[in-house]
Amino acid sequence: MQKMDQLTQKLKSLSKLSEDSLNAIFEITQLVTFKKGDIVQEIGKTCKNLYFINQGCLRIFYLKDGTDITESFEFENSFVARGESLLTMKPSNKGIEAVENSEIMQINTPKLFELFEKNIEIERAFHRIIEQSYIQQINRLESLQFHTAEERYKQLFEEKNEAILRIPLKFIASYLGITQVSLSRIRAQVK
Amino acid sequence: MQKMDQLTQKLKSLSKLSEDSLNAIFEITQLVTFKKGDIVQEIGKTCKNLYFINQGCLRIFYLKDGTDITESFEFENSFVARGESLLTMKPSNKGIEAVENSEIMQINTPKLFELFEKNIEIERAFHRIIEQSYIQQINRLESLQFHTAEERYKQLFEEKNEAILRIPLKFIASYLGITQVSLSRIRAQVK
DNA sequence: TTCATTATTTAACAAATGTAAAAGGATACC
DNA sequence: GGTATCCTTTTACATTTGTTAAATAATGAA
Repeated sequence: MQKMDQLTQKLKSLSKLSEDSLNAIFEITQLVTFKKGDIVQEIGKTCKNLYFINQGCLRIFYLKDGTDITESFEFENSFVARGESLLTMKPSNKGIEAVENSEIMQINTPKLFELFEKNIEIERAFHRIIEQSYIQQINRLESLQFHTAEERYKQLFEEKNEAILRIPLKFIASYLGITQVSLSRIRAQVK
Repeated sequence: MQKMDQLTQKLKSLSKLSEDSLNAIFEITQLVTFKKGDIVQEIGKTCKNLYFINQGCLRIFYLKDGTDITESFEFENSFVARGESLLTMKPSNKGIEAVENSEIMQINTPKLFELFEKNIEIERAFHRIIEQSYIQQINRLESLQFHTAEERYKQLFEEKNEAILRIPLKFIASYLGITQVSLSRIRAQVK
């Protein structure tokens, strides 16, 4: 199926996978679409899906004292999951929202974990995804721990320029760990 | 060997491991000791060891504009590595220092990765370690992204109380993402 | 012990960020 | 097209955090 192409490419780039392995993965994968603003996964539910974005944009968010905080966002050809819930099987205090109309490959993770038992190729491919998320997380932490808000904004501008164009600034602000007002000031200065 | 006991317990708690697997791991593991202040791994080198702390305390640090920043620290029965370097095989801009006199199990990771190829039990056990570090990292990020410095200090006080007793406050300050002066003020308030 | 060094706190002032409210802009829906 | 809603910027003021320097406390070595 054509809709599988992007995911196939991505998986093959991570690890060697036979046709059988790929088919096994596709059997537990479903194409789903969301409209801008739709909730993909609600806060409080345990994460039982791994998402791959064919087209569009997803963000992970949570509420802190009633305020909406964007933890992360991803675009085309990226995986999205609330890793801490997926791996611990515990409910997540975070949710997932479609920031744009999106076309998503939804992989059933309980079934995926079953595949791991009998197919090491698949297990290795998905461990690569975890490893890459882990590395991403380490770099994000370094950025938050010791760069100023302005430095973080500039870094985002360089590394993920499309983010600033495609995502409402209110989401960007909380992603950077600052208020929207503060982000506005930084943007005014940078100009 | 007695010195292996702690590591054995830890590994068994993560995943099922046969005696053969444990022996294979111990063959590539070395007991090393460091004195307080010793550099375990220098900044700029590629990380080729995974450390397990039998006794003592290690911290990962880096330099930002000449200032020493503590990225993380760990105590007994924990693993320590510069994950981003270990997994990408690229040099790390971080170093590892012994905060106390420490007794460390040093696992050779190139050899460990070779073991993965022939022994899935070992591969799974160490994947658990990565997964746990990943989860830890997600929680740390949440803490840095949307808690105030005071909240972060209190959280550390509750969750890792020994840290504040065993580690110089200057290390704690940069770990929390603030200056030492700021930490002093928070401590004075909390009292 | 004594002295030098290092760690921690305090003070005063500067800079950055937060809060609340208002004013424009942009967007979506009827 | 017009209206309501949401997004973004701006302003004024409060609070937090950073910077620099000095004072005090704790530590380690001779």
